[in-house]
This record gives sequence, structure tokens and C-alpha cells, in this order.
Amino acid sequence: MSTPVRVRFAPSPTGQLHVGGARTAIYNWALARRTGGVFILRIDDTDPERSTDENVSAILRGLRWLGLDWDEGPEVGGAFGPYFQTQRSDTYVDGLATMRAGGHAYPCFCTSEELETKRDAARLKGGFAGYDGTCRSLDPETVAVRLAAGEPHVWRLAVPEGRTEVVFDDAIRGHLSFPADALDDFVLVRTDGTPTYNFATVVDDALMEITHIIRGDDHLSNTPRQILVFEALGHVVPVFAHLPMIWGPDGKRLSKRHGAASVEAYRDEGFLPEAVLNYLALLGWSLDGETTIISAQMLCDSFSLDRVSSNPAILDTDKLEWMNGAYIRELDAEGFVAHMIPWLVDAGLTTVEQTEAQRAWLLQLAPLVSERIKRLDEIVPMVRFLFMDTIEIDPAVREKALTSENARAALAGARELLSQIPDFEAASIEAALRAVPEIADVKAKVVFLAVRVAATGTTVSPPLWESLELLGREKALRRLDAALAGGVDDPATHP
RNA sequence: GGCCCGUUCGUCUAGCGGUUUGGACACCGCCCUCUCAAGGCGGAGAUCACGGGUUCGAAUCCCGUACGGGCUACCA
Repeated sequence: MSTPVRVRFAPSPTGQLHVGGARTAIYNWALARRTGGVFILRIDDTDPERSTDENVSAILRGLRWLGLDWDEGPEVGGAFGPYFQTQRSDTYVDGLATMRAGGHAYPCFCTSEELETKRDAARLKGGFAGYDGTCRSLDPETVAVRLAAGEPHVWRLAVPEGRTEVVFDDAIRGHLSFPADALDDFVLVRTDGTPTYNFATVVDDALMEITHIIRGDDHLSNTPRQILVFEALGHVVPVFAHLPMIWGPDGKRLSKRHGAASVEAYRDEGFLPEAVLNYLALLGWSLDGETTIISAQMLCDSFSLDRVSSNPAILDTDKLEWMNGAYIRELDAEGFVAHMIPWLVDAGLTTVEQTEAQRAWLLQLAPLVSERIKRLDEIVPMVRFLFMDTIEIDPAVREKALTSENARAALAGARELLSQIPDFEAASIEAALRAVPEIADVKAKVVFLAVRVAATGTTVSPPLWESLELLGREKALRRLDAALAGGVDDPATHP
């Protein structure tokens, strides 16, 4: 019987949930779900300068949007709370007491200025530039006096004497070894009494009984330091798994410049959460090297750390969009309409509440659109023509498609036949338009292009027959008339 | 400077001593077709960063170099 997995995602609310953090969360969540373990969300807000409540809510929203749920943490509680580090001050006081009792921490009275000059000097000479241990060798009486006098001080970790190296087995990168002499007595508690990240995170991970720490690569060098704290606390060292970074398309740090950097920005650009989850999950992890579409359920059934890649990945927006398109196409009409309505409402094309007829009409429209978009934000430009009273036609397009004699003959013929068909449904419309070339003596291509431009305003649109049907006979004929009237001055060709 | 990590088609990856290095996106061509998509078929694209080893045999193991990245804060 092995101990149940307890993993955590511990973001600092210094910004929104970005894709790198989202992927870390996904992997933690997936491992918990896979193993029947517990997924914990903890807010590491020890940096008062940059942490905000808005960022906290944005992160929670982003996680929920992706479909992640946590078993312990903000909004859900849990036996190991509170789950905000700013609410756990006592915990760190206790943690420091434990460290002191074991002789693993000591006060340091060096000022920032002193440290800075020493550090600069050390780096100039080359080699190790960490804390030189000045205050470590202070005799106990002196320390007691200075402490009693209330002299400002921080608390530092006392790296064990004689420790030569810190080794651990990373679940992703394998056996790792760090020489201990490159580890300095880093600060655990600041002058103001607040804990530093490297201390707070270990105290909490220990207390929350975290078994696996899955986090970004940027923490790899912190790990030996943190292991020393786990040991000093007398706690078993969890398994570590360090994820490689995610880079922007130019190989640089991911930022707004590359389009969306935050998960919610992807939502706003019309990405489906399932697609973003799928894409991110596969950015650094693979099921078998073949599978590209994988559901959340499959992820939870098959995720394992040993299939996580150890090399950094570049975010490929093209592939994400392709994947999003694949998910959109999988939606049935009902599902797509549900996604479509908010975008239509935002554009002022329809209302939140639909009549029975409007709903039926949207259900008919859905498959025409869902098959040809990669993102939801393409919906409005594609269907706007159906909602407008009149449409604008680009002069160049008009010139190309509507003004030639052939085009006018085609439009006239189409108008004639379309006004005669008994019903105004796609099949009849198609039959009518296919008959136009012969009676008007023009090429089929000319007919279809002219009617398309006249009815939709563009050369590219959803399928013509269906578009005309959705437009309705009255509106469709009006547009053909408008095209005929707007083309040339001579109205002789009017029916 | 020191310590650490990484390097397979443009991109994401499969590979874990013996395969013609497989798949996906993007790209190109053909088919389908009322435009655009979608779909189908096919193509091009990787001297597995480089140089040494180990081995009968290396993309796979070891060492070095180059390049990229991280840490080296009283940030996280």
C-alpha cells in the first residue's frame, strides 16, 4: 500500500494564469486524477508587492475554464488550510522555531549594502558568490545581545557542515547531483519577519504532505536548497518533477507580443477549453507519439510523469488553431449554437433569448459555419451578411463579379428563376441556379460568383444554396435587385 | 564568473543498443467541389547540434565542445 499522491499547483498571483502555469496545473491535476490522489491549489502570495486579489480570481477562473477542479484550496477548503500563504504566518513562525531548535537556522545582521559589495567582490574574483557565512560564526552571547537589542536581522539556513552534495532523482530528468559548496546559507525569513519563497513553500509542502512537486524548470536550481530545508524540518523529501519551459514562436519568453499569453486571452480569441487543454497537455507530454486528439478523460486515465519530455517547447499557434478547429467540428449543432450565441449577442446580431423559429434557423446555420472556422471569433464575420438589412460590397469585388454584361445577365436570370421556385429551400435553389447558365448563356462560374457576391457581399462565403435559403426569398431577391441596380447606369436589363 | 539543465524534419513529438528515424501541425501537388473550408490520396522536409570514445553494432551509453536556457535576491 503506497501513500496516496498529494500534488499541488502553487501559483503566485502576480499575473494571470499563463500557458506555462496552466500546463503545470494540468499535469499536477492529471497525475492526481490518474492515481486517485489529491490535487491541491495553494496561492503563494508571499510577494506583497505584486500579488493582487484580481489575479487570484483570474487564476481560479482560468483553471475552472480549462475544466480543472481541485480537491483542496480556495473556494473548496480542506483539512490542510488555509491555502493562502499570507494567511499562514504562524506556520512559518513555527517552521523557523523548528529550524532553530535543530540548529539549522541562525540570525544574520549583515545589511543589504554589505552583502552587495561582498557579492560583487566575490564575483569579480570568480567562482562562488553566495553568502560568506559571516554571521554564522558569531558567538552565542553576541548573538543573544544583538537580538535582545532588537537589531534588524534575517534568518538564514545553516547548510550542514561537511555536506558535500545534494542528490535527488527527478521524475523527468533522472538522477541529479549538486555540489553543496555552491549552496549558500540563503535567507529563510526576512527582516520584517515574513518568509521567503524557498522557505514558505517547503514549510507548506511539508505540512500539506505533498508527495510530488511538479513545477517549472526555473525552480530546478532551487531544489537542492529546498531539500536541505525539508531535511532540516525532519520531513521526508517529496518526489520532484521539473517541467521544461514553454517559449514563444520566436524562441523567446512567452509574452503578449506572441498573441495570447494568458489562458483567458485564448478564451477571448475563440478557443475552446478542451482544445487548449489538449494542446497544452501534449506540449511536453505524449501518450504514444501518434495520438493528437486526447480528451480530459483520456488524459486522466493515462498521464504519467515518465512520458514528460525534458526539452523546452515552442508554442505553435497554427497547431493550436488546427486542434481548436477539430474540436469545433466535433460539436453537434446544439453544441455549436451554444458557443455561437454569445458571439452573435456581443456583435449585436441577435438576442440572448431565442424564439423557436430563430433557434431552428441557428441550428440550420451551425454546421455551415462550424466546418469552416478554426476559432469562434470567425463566426461573426462569416455570418454577418445574413443579419444585415443591406450589405456593403467592395468596389473591386463589385467590378470583378457584378458589372460585366455576363454577370448582369446571370443575375437577371437568377432573379427570374429564384422568384419562380415554389419553395425557397437549398435543393430548389441549387436546381434553379444550375439552370441559369443555359437560359442566360453564361458560364456557371459567372452565375455562382455573381449571385454569391450579390447575396453575401464577398467572394468567399458559406455554401450558396444554403446561404440563400437562410437569407429567405424576400431578402435574397432584394439583394439581387440591388446588385442589378447598383452595377451600371442603364437599367435596361432589369426584369 | 560559478553551479545546473537542455539539443531528432520549420514546430510539437515517437524512439529508451540492431526500425528504410514513425506520427501530427505547417508547406506543396492531386482528387472532391457553387467560393472557402472540411475530407481523401500523395510529396517534399531530420548527415538525430558538433567532436571523440565504449560496442560486432549508437539518435539511444560515456566524455568534451558549441549553442540555448535556468539559478546564483530580504522575487517567485
